[in-house]
This record gives sequence, structure tokens and C-alpha cells, in this order.
Amino acid sequence: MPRVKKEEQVEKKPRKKAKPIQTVKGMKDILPPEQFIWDYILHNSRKICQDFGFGRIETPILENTDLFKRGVGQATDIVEKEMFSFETQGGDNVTMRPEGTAGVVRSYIENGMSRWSQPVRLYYEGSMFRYDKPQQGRFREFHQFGAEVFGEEGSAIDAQIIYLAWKIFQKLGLRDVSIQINSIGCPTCRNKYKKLLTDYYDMKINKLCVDCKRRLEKNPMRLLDCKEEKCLQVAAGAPQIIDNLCDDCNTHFKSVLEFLDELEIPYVLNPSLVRGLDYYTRTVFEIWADGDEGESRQAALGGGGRYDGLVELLGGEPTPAVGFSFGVERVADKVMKMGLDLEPKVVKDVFLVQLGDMARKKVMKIFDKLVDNNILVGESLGKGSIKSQLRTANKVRAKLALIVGQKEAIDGTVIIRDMDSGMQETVILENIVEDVRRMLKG
RNA sequence: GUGGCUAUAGUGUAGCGGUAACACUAGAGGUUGUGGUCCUCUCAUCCAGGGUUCGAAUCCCUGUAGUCACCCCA
Repeated sequence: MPRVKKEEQVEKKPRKKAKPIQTVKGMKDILPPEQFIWDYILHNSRKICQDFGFGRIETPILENTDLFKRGVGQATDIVEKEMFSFETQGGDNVTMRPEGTAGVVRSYIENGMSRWSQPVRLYYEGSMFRYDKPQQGRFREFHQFGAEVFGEEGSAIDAQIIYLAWKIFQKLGLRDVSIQINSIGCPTCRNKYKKLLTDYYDMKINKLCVDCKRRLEKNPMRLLDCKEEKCLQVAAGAPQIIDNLCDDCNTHFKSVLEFLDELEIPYVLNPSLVRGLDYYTRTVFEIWADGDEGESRQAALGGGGRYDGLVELLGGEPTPAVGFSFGVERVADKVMKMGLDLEPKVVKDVFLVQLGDMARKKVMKIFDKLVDNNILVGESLGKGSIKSQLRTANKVRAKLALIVGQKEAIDGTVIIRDMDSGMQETVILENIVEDVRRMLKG
């Protein structure tokens, strides 16, 4: 026998394999073992959103490019260099959404949700696309789960959305995460502050790193979280936004913090927290994974904030809004590192073993019958020997094995084998469901 | 987008110029139709392409992918 086999192999060798096609750079398959974690994350998140009165919304992946240019901000990195944009055959300029909020806002306006009873609470989940350089926890297609509240100005809603985010992370069992919070004020006080900040930095310009010199021009708020030693020193003496908020913004922010205290949500006041999208006003926050030991410290799992100007900017009535989202991949990573016991344990009630064609046909019918009766059934119809089939039965931890051979197929009987004790009995095919139920109980 | 590192069976690793090793997983089998232990066998030409060499998985180049730092973000 072995000789024949070898000859066959020699003949196979010359066959040339076709070039395999890989995923597009930065894209990734999510396979069954991970799906288990994803389901866990998404189910819990959905549940909590529903409890909080949020309704699910799905918006298209493809939107007009202008939506993001206007919404996210022309000068942001996302719009400047990270969008998957293209022209359709019909000449429309479209973009695969780089984030979720803009699309939801568009939908709010387009569907006249301002006439619904306010506030309108929506949650969503789906793929986002950014043309970034891929790294761990950073893909070109990634998934976000997010929630938005429209039409409520009060600070209670800011607190509530943070509470919601916190609740989700708690529910998922993510312990060592922290909420970083800041207020970046309204356009008025922010612009005043920016001026103050640039003036301060202008005086110290020769003490800054190259990147920061660039930031000073382009995005002064970013100066504050440069990691260069010398810049950190300069930043330490810089004016802080929270000391320069206008009265309204200040009151609002204080009130948010009071709510959080009341809800006993721990947070870290982070004056240098700035978000990468233009539309934020007042409250901004991020959820960080406090990586213990050697983890990249700046892993933001999610974030959000208030964006009171966005609806109007995109052509709707002036409508205040708050939202948050988290990256499913990053949360999944974190969940995995927690070592939570989420392994999919395959446990079958019964496993079907067949010998011969006639038996195979019988077994397919039995399979159908058992499944209809909510019994977990496994089979390996492709396999031949009883030995290998029982091995498989053992691997999937089946409680019972149902064996149908030539003889049984003719007699209309089935052998039921208890996989733990090894006890067997022969029963009549007609009553198989009852017998299986009986054996499972015993 | 800039710079560094890496790339060997499904997974994790060894081999460091002379024609691929180990563990786990998976598949087949260990004489008649019975599993979980044990045993045997099978599965990679070393990411792709080119170059150096008598000879390369091992050196060089290019590409691709991953990874790390930066940029930025989820």
C-alpha cells in the first residue's frame, strides 16, 4: 500500500500552485474563534443601549464625500489623508465612511428626526474605513459601536452618555480602563484660548521639537500632548483650556463632573485631551486601556463628546448632540487579554455514527428529527470507519452516540451508546427522540 | 506618510551557507462494526521575485505582508 501512495505523490509534484490572493492591506478576516468574542461584545452593548432607550440605526457605508469634508473637518488628518474616496461611474464623489457620527447626523436631518420626540437616541455598529498605516489594533477597515443623543443641551445627557459607555465597559468585564475627560469649550471660548495658547508658545518657539513647530501653525491644541521631553516642560506651564472657558461652558462642564461624581463614575481630568475631529464642543472624553506592563499606553478604546454645532453645520436646525463610540477590534483585543473564559465549548447531546450508504440515509433523517426537537446533534457523514467517527464524537464531547449500521438500518433500530459509561442499548427508530431524551436525563 | 525590526507546516518554535527539526493540532491506520490513554504513518522546499555561490531557509536587492516607534486615531 505505501508504495502506491508514494508513486501518486511523485506524480502530483509538478503541479504548479496558482498565486494565492491576500486580503487588501489593512483588512482582516474575523474567524469563528474571534466571532465568539465579538458576539459577546456586541450583544452586551446592544442590550445596554436598548435598556437606555436607544434605537438602532444603520446608515450606508458610502456617503457623499462632502459630508465628511464638512462634518469631520477639512483640516483634520482623517479628511486630509485617510479617506477611501472615489468617483462612481456616474460621476458622484463618494467616500467610505471614516467614522459613524456624520452619517447618523445626515440621517437625522434627512429623515426629519427633529420632529420626533426629543431627545432622539440612536446606536449603531459597523465598518469604518481609514487609509492609515496598519498596526496592531489599527486597521483600514475597523468596526465601531457607537451611540448618539440629539436634541438635549443639558449636562445630564453628557453624563448619561459617559455613564452608558462606562456601563458597557463594566458589563464586558474590562476593569483596568479609565475615563479621560476634558472640555474644549464652545467655538467662542476655544478660539480665545487658542490665541492665548499660540501667544504663549510663540514666545517659547525655540524650545520646541520640529513636530511642535508645525503643530503651532496647524493645530495648536495638539501641542499639549506632545511626548518630547522639552515640549512637555513647555506644556507644563501653558495655559489650560479649563481655566479659560466662558461662563456657560464652565458651568456646563462643572455640572457634568458633578453628575459623574453622583453616579460614582471614576474619571481623570485631562486638560490636554483633544479629539481629532473638528465637530466637538464642550465635553470630550476617551476611554483608555491602562495597559499594565509594556503595553502601548495610548491605546484609546473609544471616545466621544458633545457636538452642538454639527447638525446645523450639515444643514439641519441647530440641534445639540452628544455621542460616543468604541473600536470593536480594540475592545476585543482587551477582552482577549483579560483571559475571560469565553471559549466556545462544543458540547453535543448526541453524535450520529453511520456505517454504509443505507445507514447514512437513515442517519440524515434522524439528524433532521433530532434538530427539530432542539437536541444538539453532531455528525461526520463524510467519514467511514466507526472508529474515526467515535473519535470525533469524543472530541466534540458528545454525551450519546447513536450508531446505525447495516443491520440496524434494515431492522429499523438504533444503538444508543452512553459516551461516559460505555453502556449501550438498542432501541426502535420510531421512538428515537423519546429514547434520546430519556438517556440524556439519566 | 517617515524610520527600525520580522517573515520556516494550521499554530508555536529550531535550523545561522551544504539540500528542513520539534511540540501541539489535523488526517489515515494499529486485522473482523465502537471512542477518550498508547503506538505508527501522512501534511512545509522555508512569503514572492531576482541576485551572489559549486551549493542558500540561512548572504544581498526588490516587492508584499506583519510588527514597533513617530504622525494620528478607534
